[in-house]
Amino acid sequence: MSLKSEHVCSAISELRKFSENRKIRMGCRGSEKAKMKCKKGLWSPEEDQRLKDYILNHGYGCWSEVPVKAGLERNGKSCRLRWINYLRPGIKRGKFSHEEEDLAMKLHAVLGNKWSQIAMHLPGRTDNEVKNYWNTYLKKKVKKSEESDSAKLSDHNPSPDLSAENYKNKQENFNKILLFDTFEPSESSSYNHGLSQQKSWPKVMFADWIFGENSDGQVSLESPDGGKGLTWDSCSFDSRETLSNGDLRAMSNQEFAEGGSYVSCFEPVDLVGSDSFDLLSFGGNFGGFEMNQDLMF
DNA sequence: AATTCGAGCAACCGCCCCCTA
DNA sequence: TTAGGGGGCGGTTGCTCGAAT
Repeated sequence: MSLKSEHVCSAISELRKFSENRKIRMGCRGSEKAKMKCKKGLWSPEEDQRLKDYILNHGYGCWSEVPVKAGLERNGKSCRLRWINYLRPGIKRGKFSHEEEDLAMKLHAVLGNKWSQIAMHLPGRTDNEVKNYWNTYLKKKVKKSEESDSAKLSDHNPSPDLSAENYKNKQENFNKILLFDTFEPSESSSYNHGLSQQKSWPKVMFADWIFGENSDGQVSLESPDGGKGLTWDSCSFDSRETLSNGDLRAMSNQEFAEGGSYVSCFEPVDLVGSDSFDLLSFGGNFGGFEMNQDLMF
């Protein structure tokens, strides 16, 4: 029990960079940079369709090349943002559920304004959406609850839910649950080779758009040399299972575009003891993702 | 019905980090 | 070693739309 939240986040970050850098190495460098006028402002449905069609058919590879190849008068960053925040498959839109809201608040208490990291724990939500939701709604909610908390404290009345004290407790508890053991990818693993600087990994990982393959009962990450690196072969997809000893076995996967999978993966066994928490409970798909609040907090 | 105001949110900006040549 | 380029990400802006007056 030695891994702090930063390490979890850094591991997630490394996974993402691993995936991204692989793509960068695959032909982005040295390409001609087209000079074209860049349109700004809202995206039209036609532009959306062009971008979506292009990425689904070719992948995005190097973002600066996407607008050129897709025939869009936009810059690469704009395309990337549009894809990530709006067009990417699996985006969940609409109002945050109570569970999402609660989780976002808990995560914010721990991570602060690390929107991308918070968003990783809210499947289907983007960092921008989380950020907007926080700025327009949750921030006020927390502030309000803090105010009511101080009022209640003056009345010697303990607050039940989102008081400042409760918020702080949640932060402490969340830090506790992130104190996981780590696992080591095998030395021979090409995945490990590709990420040799990462000495230890959390048992719980949230990965978003890890380019890899999956087949029956398997999730894998592609290593830089194209070989399979880390594989979870003992997990079933879309499963939800609490082992007899209270540990969690859970895996959920959803395939989207060709060549890419939206994967949320968890080391299946010996996550944590039942004395601390039951990490997650999954629904059939991502929409069912939720923290088990009863056991966690 | 017209105007004002505020909430919500899409998108841009700019900084930072990482990688490659 | 370093400069340049690409991508990630948090902060901010500004547009849209609905509610209130």
